[in-house]
Parts: sequence; C-alpha cells; structure tokens
Amino acid sequence: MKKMKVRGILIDINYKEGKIFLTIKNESGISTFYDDYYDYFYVEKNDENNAIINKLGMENVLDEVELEGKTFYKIKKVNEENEFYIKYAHNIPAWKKYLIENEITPMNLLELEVENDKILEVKDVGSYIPKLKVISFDIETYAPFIIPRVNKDPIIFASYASRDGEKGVITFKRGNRDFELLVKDEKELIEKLCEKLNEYEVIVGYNSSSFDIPYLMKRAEKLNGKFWLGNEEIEIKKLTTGKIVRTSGIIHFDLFYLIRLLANAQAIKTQRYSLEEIYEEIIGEKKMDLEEEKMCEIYDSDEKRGIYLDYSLSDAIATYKIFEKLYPLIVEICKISKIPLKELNNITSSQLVESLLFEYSYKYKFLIPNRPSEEELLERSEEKVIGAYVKIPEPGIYEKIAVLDFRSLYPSIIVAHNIDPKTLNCGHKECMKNVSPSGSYFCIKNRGIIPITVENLLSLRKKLKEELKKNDDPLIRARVAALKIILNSFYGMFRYVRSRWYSKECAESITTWGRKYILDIAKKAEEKGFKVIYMDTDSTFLTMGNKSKEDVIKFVEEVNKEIPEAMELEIENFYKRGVFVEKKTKEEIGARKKYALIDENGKIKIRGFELVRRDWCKFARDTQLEVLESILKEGSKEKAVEIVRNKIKQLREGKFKKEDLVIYTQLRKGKYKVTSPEFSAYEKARKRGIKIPIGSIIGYVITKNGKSISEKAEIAQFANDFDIEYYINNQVLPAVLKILGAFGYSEEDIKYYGKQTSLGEWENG
DNA sequence: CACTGTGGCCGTGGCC
DNA sequence: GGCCACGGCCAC
Repeated sequence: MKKMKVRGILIDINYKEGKIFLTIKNESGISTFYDDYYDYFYVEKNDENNAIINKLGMENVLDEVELEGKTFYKIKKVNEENEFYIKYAHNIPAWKKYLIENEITPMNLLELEVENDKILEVKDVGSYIPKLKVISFDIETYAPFIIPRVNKDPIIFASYASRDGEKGVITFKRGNRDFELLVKDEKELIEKLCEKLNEYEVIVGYNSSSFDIPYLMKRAEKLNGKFWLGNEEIEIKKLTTGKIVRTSGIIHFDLFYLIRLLANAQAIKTQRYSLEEIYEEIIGEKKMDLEEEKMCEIYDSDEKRGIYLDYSLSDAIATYKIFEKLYPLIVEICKISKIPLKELNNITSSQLVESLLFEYSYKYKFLIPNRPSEEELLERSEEKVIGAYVKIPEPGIYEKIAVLDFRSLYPSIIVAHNIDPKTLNCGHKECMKNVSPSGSYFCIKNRGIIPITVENLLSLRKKLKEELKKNDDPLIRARVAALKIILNSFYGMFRYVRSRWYSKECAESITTWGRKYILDIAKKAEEKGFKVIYMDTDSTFLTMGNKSKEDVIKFVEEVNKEIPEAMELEIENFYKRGVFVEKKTKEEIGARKKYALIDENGKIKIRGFELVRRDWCKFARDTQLEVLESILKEGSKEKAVEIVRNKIKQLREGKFKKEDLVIYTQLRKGKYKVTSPEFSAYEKARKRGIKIPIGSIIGYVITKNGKSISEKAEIAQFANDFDIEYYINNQVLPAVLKILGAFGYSEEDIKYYGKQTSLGEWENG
C-alpha cells in the first residue's frame, strides 16, 4: 500500500488496547486513523523496584525518564498491573498523553502521513476553526403533571435545527405548519429523529444527557423501536450531578454543562439554567415561551396545536443559536486545555487546570503528583485556611467614588512569589526572605510548575487583551474569556481536597499575602488623604472628596512601583454615587457584599442586593431596583418612598402577574433537618404524584392556606391564591427598608412614623 | 468522576 | 421576643 498525506481537523481522539484513534475532518468528510500506542505508568528506579521488574521481565519497560533529578522506568500498562509499585501518571487518560507527547491539539489542523489507516507521522500545523456539520435537537412530551413520567407520557414532538437552514418538527399529529414532518406514531417519530441526527457530525442538545436522550432511549425500548446514534452502543454514565451520554462515530454535545461551567466561573449570570433565560442572556433576545400548565391543552386543540409546534421548533433553534454563539469559546477551551469536544460534557474548571498542568509538567519535566488516598482526603478536609479580607462599610450614600482592583490578584501572587508545593520551604537560606505572612517561604532560584504555567497564561492573556483593544475579534475575545476562567481556578487547586497539587501552606500564603497587599493599599490611600469606604478581597473603594481623577491615577502609579512586577493595581472605574446599607440583623453595622454604584455614564452596578438573588420574587426585586435607581440617579428619597407605596397598592389591588410572585430555590438535597418553604412545596407536589428530581430549581408561591410560611408554600403551577400580606411584609418591605434607612430614616420612622404620611398606609392596609 | 476555594447575608423554623 | 442552626445564594 502506498503512503499518503492527509490534512484535517482533529475533532476526536480515543484509546483502546494499544491503539490511539484520531478522528479527522476535512473536505472529503470524516475519517479515522490509528496509531500504535501503549498506555504506561512510571515507577521510580530503585533497588526495591528493580527486584520486582527483573522478576517480571524487562519487556514491559519502555524507557527510562529523568524527572526532578530522579530516574523513572516507563512501564507498559498491561492487564495484570503490579500493585506493589508506587505508580505515577497511571490514571491520566492515554489519549491525553498522546496529545501532549505528540504536541497536537484538538480542533487544530493536523498533517498526517498514513499507510492504509495507520498513522506513520503526525504534525500539528496550527490553529484553525473547524466548520462542523452541527444539528441541534429537542423533544416535547405530553405531560399532564408537568414533570414527564417516562412510563406513561409519550414524546409528541422532536425538533431539530442546523446552520444550513435544515429545520423541522417531527410529529404524529398535524399542526398545519410547513416545517412539520408527519409520521405514523411515536415509535416512528423516534426513528425519524435518529435518521436525521445521524446525518450530522455533532448533535447538540440542552440538558440532553440528563433528559432527552435517556427519555428517547427508554421510550424506544418500551415501544419496541430503535434509538441509535453513531456506530456503537450509547453509554450513559450516572454521576451525582447528572448523566453523561457517550456516543461513538458521532459527537454528542450537551450545552448545559458548558453553561454550568460558565455560570460557576461567573462568565454568565442567570437566575435559572432554563433554555429561555440562557437564550436571553447569551443571545440578548426573548425566546418564545409557553405556559407549562397549558401545554397539554394546546396540544389537544386542533386549532392551537401549531403554536406548540412553533414553540418546539424555537427550542431547537435557540439551542443551535446558543451553540453557534459560544462555538469560538468552546473551540478555545478545547485548544487551551487540550480536551476534545466530547469531553466537554460534564467539564469542570478543576479539570481544565489539571489538564494544563499535565501538559506543562510534561514539557518542563516535572513529575505529575498522584491523586490523594482516602486517608489524605479525610486529613485534608479537616484543614482550614483563612481567606480574604472584607471591610465593613459605613452605611450611607457616597459621592465621587473610585474603585481600584488588583488585576488577577491570586494568580499574580502565585507568580510574584513563586508559590508551588515544590518550591515551598526549599531549604535555601537566600530564599527565606521570600516569606509569606503565614510563615512559609518559597524558592527564588528554581521556578515551580504552577508559577510557570500561570505566568505563561497571564502574559498570553495580557497580550491578547492588548490585541483586543486594536481589533475586537470574537475569537480573541473567546480566548481571553477562556483564559480568565482557567486562571481563576488555580488558587482553588491548592485547596481542593482531590487535587494532585493540594497544599494548605501554598493556599494560606496566597490569602495572607492577598490580605497584606490590600491592607497596604488602604494604609497608603489614607496617607494620601483618600477615605477607604469598602474593600473586598482585591478591590478598594475610595471616596475622592476634593481630589481629582489625576490624583487617583498618580496614586495607582505610585503603588505599582512598589509592588512586585507580576502584580498590578488597576482603576476599575469612577462612580458618581454609591449606596451602602445596614445589615438586617439587629447589630447596627454596615452590610458587606452589598452595594449599588452609578458611574459617570449613568451605568448602574449592583452587587449582593436582593434584586440579584433568585430566591426573592421578581415583584420585590423590581421594586428594589426602582428604588435604588431613583436614589442613584436623582438622589430623591421622596420618589423612592412613592415607588414603594405604589407597588404595595398594586399588590393590594391584584395588579400583578403570578410569575412575579414566584420564588425560586434549588432543592439541593433529598433530606433536610429543618422544614423550609421549598421543601414543603416539594413534598406537597410529591403527594400529588409528581416526581421532581433532586437538584431541580423549585418555583413556589406563598398562598393563604396554612399557618406557617412553609405550610402556605405551593409549587407555582398548583397555586390559586396568594398571601398578599406575606409579599408586602416579607418580600417588598424587607427589600427596601434598609435602603431607605441609608437616607437617615430609622426603621421605626419608616414603619411606624407618620401614620398621617403616605407611609402610614403600609401598616393600616 | 468531578465537588476550585473562603467570606458573608439572611429567611425560616424551632428552641428557650 | 431573643437566639441559633440550617441552608440557600451571592461576592470575589
């Protein structure tokens, strides 16, 4: 057979018994090539291990490797592994080792030299954004109890959408839409969907691992039909946090997990993870929505069914659009962390960091530490580390505020002080001056692998950010965002009990140094005549008084000359006004983590207030927002009071939407020590025969039926009336009282003072 | 297999 | 009525 060259994008990689399979995509489609490759592990070369190895025979020793001044045998992983060794690099996926050793990156363009299907040579020839054939899909079920019961509730629609304009809804009941695809029954619907999906390279769903695919599989089984994706059996892995669906020959991608990663990294902010809210957040448009309670009714009506079909299609289209918008970011995450697309299902930020550290450790010849044993896990979970400093603010309204921020505080401390488990207390005398306030010192002669990695990422990010200023390219923006997510997770790696790079001393050094640097800023600022009103971790809020912006700029420049090179203090923004409030507890002190600011362009920044929390009803949150806006924009307390009075009037007169009274709370556990409204609502629903999965976000309202709040709580769909007094006294008023209090009203003033004034109406009803 | 960390606010129920 | 544990969500 002749040798030939193949160019294509690496879209997937798998390992199986001595072979690596690379899936390559190019103009002629998708093809898979293999390379002989054995998974391996390292054992240290010493007398004890030599004896064992001699007994077993040398044929499994692939190589000898020098790491951190020691010699290791590289041993082929065979079925009968010897458990007497202390093994290293044994639980790292073989495909990852192959990628790192061959310096190839998922989603990059590869040049292969092959003979038949066998790879002779592989070369990465650079970055590329692959155009994949992608289709999104979604199913709808006929579920009179809202939460679908797989044994009883059929799938009525299956929708799909792709970039090439292919879109449709498969149904066995006519809805008179030109995009509908009529089939005989549910079984045919499932099979038709499979035919469609299997024409593509990537299938995208939203929560499809935990819902759509398992549901489709179970329904197909019940109906004696078929459900298939790709060329091998579909594997469903159950995790504590959900399910993962693994397919071969076709890539299944569940957007939900990426959304969860972005939400955890605070790259996106949404109240719930519903497709509607995510779509609005990411695409910036409202998505069509249908009231859940009415769905069956709409489906049963021949005239209205078309609307439900529209809705079903809009779900598939929304999923596709979100995928497309996030695609550059997805590709960048794959590339930076060397993780193929399908592995992004159920990705966490610690895995991204781990993956990067594998690569850098290999490159710089560091030994990758092993995972902790069960005993170590227990020991580690006992240890405590003090975190960041947060200043208690004086409640009130402030004018002319400058907010200063350390850029990537913890990563820059890691770099500045070379913080790493391997550089910790190195024993060199001259390194002892690099000592943290917690008493640990770090080597100044040899760099640790974590500082090396973080420094590279920081400088890359800085470079890209500068490029971004010149040219607002979505690809660069995605790369900057991906780097930020990863960088913010490094500190956590030192404290994460399952981490290979766990180190209490490193973590402690970072936080103590962090506290020192921020408190130094406070001291210096006060010396310069600024007043420090608030601080949290890496940010400082100053009131400028009669000082100018130039004074602030000069101050920041001076600070930057004094702190280590790797660190930088930045001006986050100037604000013309800001509000801090008292805590709601009895002690009359300012609340931390709660503030509202307005900048010179009128842009408002609000943190911590009830209005940013999903466990407060929208009605109360809207009221609070209006009050804060009026105070920040106009400084008018009279108007703020008027707003509250009107809102309460609206409640009393029934001028509200039911959904604005819904309180959302996640049911994180199946068993609780205390009664809570959300759990009580959940239990009532369960008694009705409705199964709500643990981990769901429950939307409940407070009704008139019952004594305690818990007794009155009902899942929103089942509630017919509302306890308006609860919404006034426990939602609207608590959300605004402390804000009005910042104007000098005492709480009594607001609640009881002036029955003659407009405020009196609150109490008298 | 998965859960990066600590600091902080506050409603609710249940105890006295 | 005061106090505290529980548990959720948010800031960074």
